[in-house]
Amino acid sequence: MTRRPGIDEVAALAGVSKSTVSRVLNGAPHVSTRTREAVRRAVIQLGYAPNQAARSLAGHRANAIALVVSETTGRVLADPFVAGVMRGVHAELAGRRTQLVLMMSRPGDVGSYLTGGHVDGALVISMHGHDPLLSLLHDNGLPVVAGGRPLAGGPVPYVDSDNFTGAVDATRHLISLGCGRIATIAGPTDMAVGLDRLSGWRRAMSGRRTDLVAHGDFTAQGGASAMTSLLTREPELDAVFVAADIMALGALQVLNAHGRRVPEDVAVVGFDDSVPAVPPLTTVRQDVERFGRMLMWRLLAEIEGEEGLPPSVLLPTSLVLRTSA
Amino acid sequence: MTRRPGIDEVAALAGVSKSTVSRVLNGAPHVSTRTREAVRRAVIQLGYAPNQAARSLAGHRANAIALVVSETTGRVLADPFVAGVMRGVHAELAGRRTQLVLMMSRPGDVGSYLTGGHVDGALVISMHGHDPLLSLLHDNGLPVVAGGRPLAGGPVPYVDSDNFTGAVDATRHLISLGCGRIATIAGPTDMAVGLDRLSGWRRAMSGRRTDLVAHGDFTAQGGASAMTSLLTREPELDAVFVAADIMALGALQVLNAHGRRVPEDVAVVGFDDSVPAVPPLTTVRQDVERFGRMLMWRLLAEIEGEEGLPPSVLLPTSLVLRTSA
DNA sequence: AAAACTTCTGGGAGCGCTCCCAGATTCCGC
DNA sequence: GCGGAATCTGGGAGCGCTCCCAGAAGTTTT
Repeated sequence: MTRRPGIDEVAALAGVSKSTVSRVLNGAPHVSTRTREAVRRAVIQLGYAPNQAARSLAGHRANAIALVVSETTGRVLADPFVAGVMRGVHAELAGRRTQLVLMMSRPGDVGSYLTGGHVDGALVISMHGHDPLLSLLHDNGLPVVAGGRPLAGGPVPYVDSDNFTGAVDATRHLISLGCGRIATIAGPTDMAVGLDRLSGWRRAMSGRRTDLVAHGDFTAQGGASAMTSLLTREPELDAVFVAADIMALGALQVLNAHGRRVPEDVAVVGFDDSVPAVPPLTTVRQDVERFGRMLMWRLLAEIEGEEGLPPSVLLPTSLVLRTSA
Repeated sequence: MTRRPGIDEVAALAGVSKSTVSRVLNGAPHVSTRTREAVRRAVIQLGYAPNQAARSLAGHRANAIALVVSETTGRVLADPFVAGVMRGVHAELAGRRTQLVLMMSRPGDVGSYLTGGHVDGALVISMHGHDPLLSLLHDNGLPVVAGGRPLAGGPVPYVDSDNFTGAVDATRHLISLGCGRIATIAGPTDMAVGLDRLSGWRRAMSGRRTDLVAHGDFTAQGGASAMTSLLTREPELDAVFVAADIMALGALQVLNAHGRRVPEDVAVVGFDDSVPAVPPLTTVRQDVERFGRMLMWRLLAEIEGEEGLPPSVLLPTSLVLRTSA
């Protein structure tokens, strides 16, 4: 294996200076077509690939973007949501010479790395509670976009699904089905996504009984416990809006164990459209890949310093009717 | 926001040369304790963080490792297996100054990037068929470890779960239950994991009827189709070993639709221990996080040029008894 | 007590690019 | 034609580190 060629070799072969090669490589203006072509040929002939480290060093740019997933959320990576977002993020990056660096934040240790100039921007997803990471990064001048509305508010732009409206739609569907005792299994109260979906349910339920609320932690296990508690409090309930498909799975299991038929005895609507279930789950779909693309697009715009961008973006959701409700 | 401090500032503050600071930073020998401490203090006081680009450039090291997921597998990222592996990989990297760069390979475009010297090594997971990427990287002298046995064989070391033995255990369990007509929903034939689990089933079934095989593509959808086909071919089947939990979900759905009770009429065993199901699935568990840690450990050893390493590692699996069989 | 090491430290030459500056060439309009 | 602008190109100074080399200080050997 011979040494990889450098920019000077390309320059020599093309019969130009390395400045010119650099211009061609970076698509700078003021290069004649003849020269440009000569350089292109030389690049291909030598199989030249620019050295990222040198580019970063000389160009004061890292050519890398961090995708931060908070590790306290542990299994969150297994979440189809996160996976889909990753795909979208990656797709939006295609064609750029930018690397995606994956980080799992143990609170504290990530901040200094990120503000240390190793990345040009950061995408922070699945935040819990009032994680100070966002403001830390923002205050250090690093372009940041949050995936999901930050509970703490603040100046950081974010992209989120319209959880509120999705929940309203789901609940209204349950109402239109003629259900009278509609419960909800809500998400944790320290995440905006949990809160927003609960608010949507409350909104749609206005004028009705809204005490049938149980909280789960976005796991099947949590959904099961919540369902059990709900069933104890109100054995006659005939519908439940579950704030996440994965929790719906647990709920379905409990409903089944208690001899309730779905949807005959109890109608169930989930959220996410992320898991296959028996019976097929009526749910609120969010386009996670689009979510990811939008996130990345927004961050790139932020990095390039575009003006007049909307502070945040809400992506629409849609109700998918299947057999559980 | 003031400029980040450089190594010279640290050196000045500590009253030593930047060579010495570099030594301390890299844990090189021949530095007196006094000096070392002085440098440490200066680093903390200035909040100094070394510039990765400069280190890479000067040190002929990228300080980055690529995690390559083949994109043709599309939704593979959503796979709890991949997610778990990522967590493990990340955990093993903790404490090192090495970045994890996530790449999704569209066949072809990743190779040149990786061999271009941007990373010190690569982890390639969820390969399909005879993807030439592995040998391409290996031939270029890049340290590589595969997650999952490469179907094509070859000299690349790999880490895998003992899929064969896991399948044998699962099938034997079905036999010990007294089941007489045992089918299997196998994975795709272009992935070693699919093949190995099928071989395990065949091995355990030796002396019995082994024609009840249907293939799925590791999706719930695929599992459902396979189950339907199986039921058509042998309505009397009383057990099925499904090569992936996610396919078992689809199978369960079909079984349910056809009025078969699980486990009374048909016993079901899955593989992965990755999804919650109704009824709770008896399955073969693999410790995915350990898988990831092992992968990374192996790659780091490879990069450091350790000798006498086993070419590959097989991780044990265990049967988890729940109610589906 | 001198020689021969060993341990510690500083100096400085790059690593392979980008980007600023200045010079050369071409293109206009009057 | 000629001045001035626009277009094109090369030279070279860094970017912030690592690592080699050589010298200073301290230790052991003969």
